[in-house]
Amino acid sequence: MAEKTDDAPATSEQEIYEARLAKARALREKGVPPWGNGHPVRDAIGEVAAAHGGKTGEALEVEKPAVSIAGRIVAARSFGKAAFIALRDRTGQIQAHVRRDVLGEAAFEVFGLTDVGDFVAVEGPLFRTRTGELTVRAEKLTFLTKALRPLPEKWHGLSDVETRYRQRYLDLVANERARETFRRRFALVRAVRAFLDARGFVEVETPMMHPLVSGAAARPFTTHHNALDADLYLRIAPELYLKRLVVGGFERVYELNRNFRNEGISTQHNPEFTMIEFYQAHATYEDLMELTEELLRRVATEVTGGARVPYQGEILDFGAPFRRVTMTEAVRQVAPETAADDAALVAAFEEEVEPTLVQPTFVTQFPTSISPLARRNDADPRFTDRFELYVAGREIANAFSELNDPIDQQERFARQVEAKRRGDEEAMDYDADYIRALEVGLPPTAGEGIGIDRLAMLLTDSPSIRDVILFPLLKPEPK
RNA sequence: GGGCGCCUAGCUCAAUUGGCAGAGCAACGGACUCUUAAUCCGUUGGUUGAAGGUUCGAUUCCUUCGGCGCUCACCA
Repeated sequence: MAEKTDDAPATSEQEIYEARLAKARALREKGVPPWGNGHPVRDAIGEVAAAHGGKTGEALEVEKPAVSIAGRIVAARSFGKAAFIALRDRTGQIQAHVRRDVLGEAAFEVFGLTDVGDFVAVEGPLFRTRTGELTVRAEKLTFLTKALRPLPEKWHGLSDVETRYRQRYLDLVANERARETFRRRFALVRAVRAFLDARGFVEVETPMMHPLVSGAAARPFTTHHNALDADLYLRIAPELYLKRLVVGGFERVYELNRNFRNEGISTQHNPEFTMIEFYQAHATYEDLMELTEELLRRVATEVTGGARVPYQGEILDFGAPFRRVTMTEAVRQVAPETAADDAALVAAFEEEVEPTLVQPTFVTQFPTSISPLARRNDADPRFTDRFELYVAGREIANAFSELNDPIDQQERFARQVEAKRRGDEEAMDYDADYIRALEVGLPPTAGEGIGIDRLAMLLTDSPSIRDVILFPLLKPEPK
């Protein structure tokens, strides 16, 4: 480039860094801040492309639409006295033609100190190149930010899994697939909220730090509040707080936020994960099956463009009504000789049935013994009015008609406490205030939790939960 | 936590039976005012994850450790 900053070739990481640092100093000597302040940008690249992408070169020649854009230089092709640079912002990518005779000597020297990875602003008219590409003629170029570290390789991108997770910013800069995955995740979250908002649900926030462990079967993280000298647990579920709100008159509530479970990490589990829980008074678990079908059909369509979603070689169909089967019946179909007790039933279900449930399937009527917060079935109190939704062999949602009988709930809690005393680390605590709330009166209510990360995996065709969590938990980076 | 696998230049990857650590991209110098992974000429860049061991000689074989991935267990 125009300015020689160092006679020695720079190629190791340290040397590349120092060469770029030298360019930053050279910029500063020219009066150009290498890490500039906010600079007004009028146009979004995607909107420029949308507004003018259909016009011919001749039309642009007449109109000369002036644009003002800014972005990261993601590619550069230099010809000595001119160059093409590809600029990317949040909305898209476009190339700019930088010419010495257009820009002027001094500004072109500044341009000579730019690298791929730097941020610049460009102003000038649009035109079409000989090959027809929509291009900005850089009549003004403002240097915005120097990147001291190089971007990953331009063709193969960044594929090292550990680097992609630890330095997600590099993954996002380098891999369009990663950008699209997270765009979809955010669209999914938006779509879920919009769906429930439209049905009169209110989004609420309940505590993340709990004095008791409840709402799910899981081992908690513990922490401590100094001023109160109180041990607290990071919540494993918001369930009991949300039902307190229904008692208080918020008949339709949801909370879409993080839960924390102190358990193993896998392609399906991250210690902190996002779940939506929602509660609807005067509904039953059967109402929620219908709501869930509608919700997933809507969300899948909004996020992926259709209700039939490709996932790891299968097509998941969220368009048709989902299959419904009781746990007992599902087990009977694959393992007719399974013993009648709850533990054997659940074990057979998890081992034999779960992996086979590829298309969306509601499994209903879970044993009361493993459903301490769910209402018993009126006809058979051994089971509860509960369902879990399975897709691609995984649990995606869990819902039930809520147990609103304070007497029964006291007994269920007592059984949990007894299990905990016997060594069940995932058993719940006895929540006396929750009993008090039920005694004030919880109207008949149904509630559901949907694993947002797992749903995001399905809608982005991602095999690992880490692919849909921006910063998955990893071991601390070794020195 | 158990089992299996991987770790080589900034990035993506090679390296015969154990025999001088290489390529492309990026970078640096030069040419080049319409490129699209620009092209052409030239130049660099390495504690082969770490520490030991075997060997005349280790990227290669062995041990330990670290990180990551897959998987099993646990869970959503």
